Amino acid sequence: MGKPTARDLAVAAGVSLSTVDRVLNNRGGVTEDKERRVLDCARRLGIDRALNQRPARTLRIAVLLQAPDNPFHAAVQANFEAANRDFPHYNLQFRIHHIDPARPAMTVDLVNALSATSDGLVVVSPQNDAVAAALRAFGRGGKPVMTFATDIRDAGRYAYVGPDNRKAGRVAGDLMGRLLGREGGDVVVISGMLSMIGHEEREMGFRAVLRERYPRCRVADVLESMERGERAGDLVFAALKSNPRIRGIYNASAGAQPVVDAMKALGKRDAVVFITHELTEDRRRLLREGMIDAIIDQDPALEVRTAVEALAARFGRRDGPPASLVTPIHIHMIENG
Amino acid sequence: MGKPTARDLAVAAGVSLSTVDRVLNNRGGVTEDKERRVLDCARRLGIDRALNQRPARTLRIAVLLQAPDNPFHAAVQANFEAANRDFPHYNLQFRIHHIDPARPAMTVDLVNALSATSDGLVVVSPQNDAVAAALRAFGRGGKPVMTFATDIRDAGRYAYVGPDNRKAGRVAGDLMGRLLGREGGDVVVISGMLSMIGHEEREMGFRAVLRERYPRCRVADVLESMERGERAGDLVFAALKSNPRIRGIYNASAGAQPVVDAMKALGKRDAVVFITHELTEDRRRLLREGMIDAIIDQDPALEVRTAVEALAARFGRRDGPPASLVTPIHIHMIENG
DNA sequence: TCAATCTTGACGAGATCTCTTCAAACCGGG
DNA sequence: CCCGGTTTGAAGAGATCTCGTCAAGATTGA
Repeated sequence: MGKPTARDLAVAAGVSLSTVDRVLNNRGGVTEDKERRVLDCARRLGIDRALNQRPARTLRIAVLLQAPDNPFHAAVQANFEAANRDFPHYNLQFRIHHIDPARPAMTVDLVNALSATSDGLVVVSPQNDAVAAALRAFGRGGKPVMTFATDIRDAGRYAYVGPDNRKAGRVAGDLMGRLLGREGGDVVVISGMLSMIGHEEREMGFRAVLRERYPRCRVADVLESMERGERAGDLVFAALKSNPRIRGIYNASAGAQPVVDAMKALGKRDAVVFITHELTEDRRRLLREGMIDAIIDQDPALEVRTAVEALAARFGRRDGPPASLVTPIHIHMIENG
Repeated sequence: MGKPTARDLAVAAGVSLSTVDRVLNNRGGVTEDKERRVLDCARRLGIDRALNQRPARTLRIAVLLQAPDNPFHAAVQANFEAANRDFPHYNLQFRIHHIDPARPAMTVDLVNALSATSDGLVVVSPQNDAVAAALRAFGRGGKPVMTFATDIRDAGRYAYVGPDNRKAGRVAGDLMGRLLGREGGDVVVISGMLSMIGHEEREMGFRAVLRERYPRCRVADVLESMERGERAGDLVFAALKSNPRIRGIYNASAGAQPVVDAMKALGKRDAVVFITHELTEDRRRLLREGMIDAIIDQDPALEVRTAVEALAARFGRRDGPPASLVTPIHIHMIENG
């Protein structure tokens, strides 16, 4: 038997030759379900033209995250913007919207406004009941809501894409325990905003490991930097000054340089173990210079790619879902920075 | 202007319509350079059929490595075998040949025999002058020789794909220094075969870091397991028994379970830091059980993929070379095993 | 050198695709 | 129910592709 022809495809999909032609040549005027049926059959029949076929309809995905003063959010934003170019075959259009995590009411308004113009949502936001309710409402029509990097409870989300933050915290905790060694010591935890589920989970994981395996280490304080690097530095400065027994700092959030500066100002850089997250360029430099002892990294590029693939799968523009929606955690130290 | 037609392509590539047709329909009877020219022009003209085009000629790549009793080599072998299925668009055929690292003469004979039937070579082998000469001869006709996981000097290789082994050793050394803490202590290094350049480099990197930054740590012994796990266990047993000051073991080679058994037999599991390579299933289990303190991993799947892409690029079956031929190094500890 | 084989181009018949036109069916809103 | 717009299918003309056949070089090996 020869290779499958357009006529075979028409029969298989139960449509006319004309419709097949319209779909295969992206000529429009075909309802979505019929188009999908034709493309599905084409893939099954092994008609390669269908593989690179760019779906006619552009799906608009709104991405909600805070302004990119935080380098992690900057990387996420850049990668989502790049995704508009990098995945032409999915024909998804990502539009960035900045939200202020401290103003949930504005986020709610934005979500409500977007439900008219967006086919899906990617959200990085702290836990908040009103926001969760707005997301549930958005998803009511069958549109996917994806939480990203930090989960949101009761949002009726389609999926969470990002690291297992509890595990990330446990990795940090274990490293802290091991690097502090036999003597142990007091540890200060700086969290971004504990209302970010991801940050809360990191902190819980961190504490859990110390409790389970490193009884000589004690979490002396858990402080919130409100995602402001300067504030993180100030908190560390104050903590180190008031409590000389502090031997470890775990900063799960913004502000690497300010923390290093605080340690240096008190002449304690070498006496304290400093562990943080996100391998950005400036942190990589600090790591190589020995100013940071370990960085727990989630790969934003991979996370965005995973999110894109998962959304494409959700919209039937990809065969199956990605292997895993939980993205890996990497340890970086001075020699593999 | 309309979309480019086969006639345009014929003009652009400077061949007849017939030849274009033969290439586009994989009908054979076209020389390689003409085929490449047609496909290149097709890509440039944006003729999508050419993208998924499987090249007509199957290129035979011989993969030379030792028998898969070592789990790393087993993983490499499995991944190369899988590559025969996973990269149909490159149409490369990988054939595995087992060599005995202790019998270079046999390797030489094999390389000479393969030069008649293979279009390229991937080699995992210890350094040896006769082998290097044979590889140089193989490459004389323009066929690529790729060293993999461990480099070979003076082999006239086209590329080395694998981790930066010196860096891998430095990562291990830094971890050892940090985990041993202030007190430091004696460390035993078990290498597979020091004639494997990669193993030599690991050992050098490991020692260099201890020398530079951890003066309290001393490399008491460098032993060769000859890639036999049992022997690694015996060496560790003997070393621990004869030198009670040993507080660290760095095994850059086969034998995780035997080493753990040796430590346990002497009641020293908790008194000694054990660092090794390769996150295989059984090592992952040992890591989770706390029997191994850290594993430095190179991802064999990624390495093989990189090798395949690099070869495809070399044969003009891919746009550019992969971003990096140096594959990353990952640290795994109990919480991110 | 000669014969066999391979490569390339030309040609043409039929298959297949592309695109336009037209009409019937469908659908939502007055 | 009617109206305007959209979706679907049918048909046909021409463009384009597919594939077999043939012949003229080119290459190779004896």
